[in-house]
Amino acid sequence: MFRIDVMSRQPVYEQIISQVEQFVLTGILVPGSQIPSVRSLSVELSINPNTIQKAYSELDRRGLIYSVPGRGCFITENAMDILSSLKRKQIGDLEKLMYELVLAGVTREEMIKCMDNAFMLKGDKKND
Amino acid sequence: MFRIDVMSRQPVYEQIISQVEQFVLTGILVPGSQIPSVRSLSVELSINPNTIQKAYSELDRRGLIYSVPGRGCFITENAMDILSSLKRKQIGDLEKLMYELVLAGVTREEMIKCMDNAFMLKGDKKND
DNA sequence: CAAGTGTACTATTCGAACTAGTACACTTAA
DNA sequence: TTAAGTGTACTAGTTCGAATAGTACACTTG
Repeated sequence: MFRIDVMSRQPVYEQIISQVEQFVLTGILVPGSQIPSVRSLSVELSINPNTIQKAYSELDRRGLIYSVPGRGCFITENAMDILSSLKRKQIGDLEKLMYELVLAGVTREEMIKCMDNAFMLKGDKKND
Repeated sequence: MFRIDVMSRQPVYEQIISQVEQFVLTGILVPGSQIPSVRSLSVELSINPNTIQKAYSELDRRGLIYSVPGRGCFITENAMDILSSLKRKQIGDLEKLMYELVLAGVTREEMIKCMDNAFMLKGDKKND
């Protein structure tokens, strides 16, 4: 389920957070879904349990999961809504990246193509 | 000329590299332009000379600047070309970011608006 | 010659990320 | 009840990259 790159500049615990978020956004994890236990995931990924816990604590703090001592961790009801509003704030990043690519000579057509691909990946109609 | 954020996760030397690259892409620095000396920039930014040198060494390695001992550092002839081809490889990043924003509910129209802004910033015509 | 330039090198500090180990309270199922 | 599995909390230590500190050398310009 999870894929971790220990060589990445992005800390492992942030990679875990990102992937849980991605699973929620793509519908793989829905409200009530149980995510792997701290210990089992630490074994599966060969990573220290504390690192997993750090990720889970942060996900809890953000309201994306809730923990039940003795049972496990589960996706909250409004995880999707929280993520959607957070992600929207990255529109500024999009514009910045686009600007840099424009300077490098990337054309409008190429960007449109990217956009079409992005919408295709979601399996969306042309009219969103 | 340079603006450094010591609190940023991005290392200072990488920030300097990025900004030189940006100056080249925007035409502020052209082939033959002299960039600040290691020592003067270290004073201006209140940063250790070694950090500046690390950035300059990397820029040299990438073929964006050339160093003349005793004289200074200058932008190479093909700096722009090198950067353009490098930047083009970030189109994959663009698509990834777009995909994430699509999942978050950002519409095609919003992305088009971003794109228009990016082209506007460069002062470009609609037909690139 | 003096001042300014790039370059090279070693040693050190610093902080984030991560590891290691232990302990406690809770829930579930045999 | 008991054992196994769960989350949680805590301290200590390690590791590594980034950055600092300081020195030294060779070069160019005026």
